[in-house]
Amino acid sequence: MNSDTSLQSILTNPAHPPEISAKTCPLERLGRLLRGTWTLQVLWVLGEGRPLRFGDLRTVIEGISAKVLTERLRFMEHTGLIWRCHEEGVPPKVTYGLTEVGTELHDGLKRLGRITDKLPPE
Amino acid sequence: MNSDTSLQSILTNPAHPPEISAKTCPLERLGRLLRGTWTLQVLWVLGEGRPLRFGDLRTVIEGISAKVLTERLRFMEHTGLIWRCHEEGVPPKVTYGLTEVGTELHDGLKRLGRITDKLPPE
DNA sequence: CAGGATCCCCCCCGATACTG
DNA sequence: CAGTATCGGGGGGGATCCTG
Repeated sequence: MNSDTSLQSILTNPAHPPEISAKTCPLERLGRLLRGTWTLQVLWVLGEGRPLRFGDLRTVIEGISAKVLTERLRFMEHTGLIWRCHEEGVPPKVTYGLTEVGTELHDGLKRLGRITDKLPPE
Repeated sequence: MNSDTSLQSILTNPAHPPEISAKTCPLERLGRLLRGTWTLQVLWVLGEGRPLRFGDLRTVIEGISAKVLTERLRFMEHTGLIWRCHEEGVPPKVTYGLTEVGTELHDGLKRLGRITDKLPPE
């Protein structure tokens, strides 16, 4: 326990050139991965439940439009968070689910989400 | 290991009404908390380093404008992720740092950020 | 059923200029 | 130094209509 690490010392100590850089920030990619209003909710419902069809996702994620859902699904498939299973036939049947990485991300974020419980209500 | 949990079984089993809901999705608030292009980078530099002054943040987070930085800082202060320390005087001196919750979030996200290493390069 | 196409809007952000 | 004010652009999103 060094008193030099105290808040007052840190704030008043002039010898603190900021050596850290945001250039190698690993959170930047994570941010782009999760960009979009609905991405986290897609990750959530697929992670909590099971693989779902397009229509089910529309139902479960209340308020999302078909266009945006398609966009998000395409993007998340592209980045490797989800897979897409297309069964030919009439009517068509398309199912989406989390990849291994997607599942990891869901689990991690779920744990992280509990942190917000410590914050005052909005 | 039950074969009923296999992918084929899940996908072809019709008895799967989606009972999960996105209504209680705890990731929604997390998403709003981290919304904005620069929020994660602010969290990153403050979490990796030490409390920084406004000008230092502008320098370290390359490319951010004063306006957006101010917006993000105000918002993150409002949500309780960072604190703001204003020292009167000429020139003025304003320092920002992570709160306890902000630090927790940074640490969690940092661990989570490593998951993206498993994804193919963009 | 699972989308594609189109139009519009709003919010986030960038740039510039100015101030206590 | 640490912001504020203002203008303008772009992309994500909503609503509606259409299709394989």
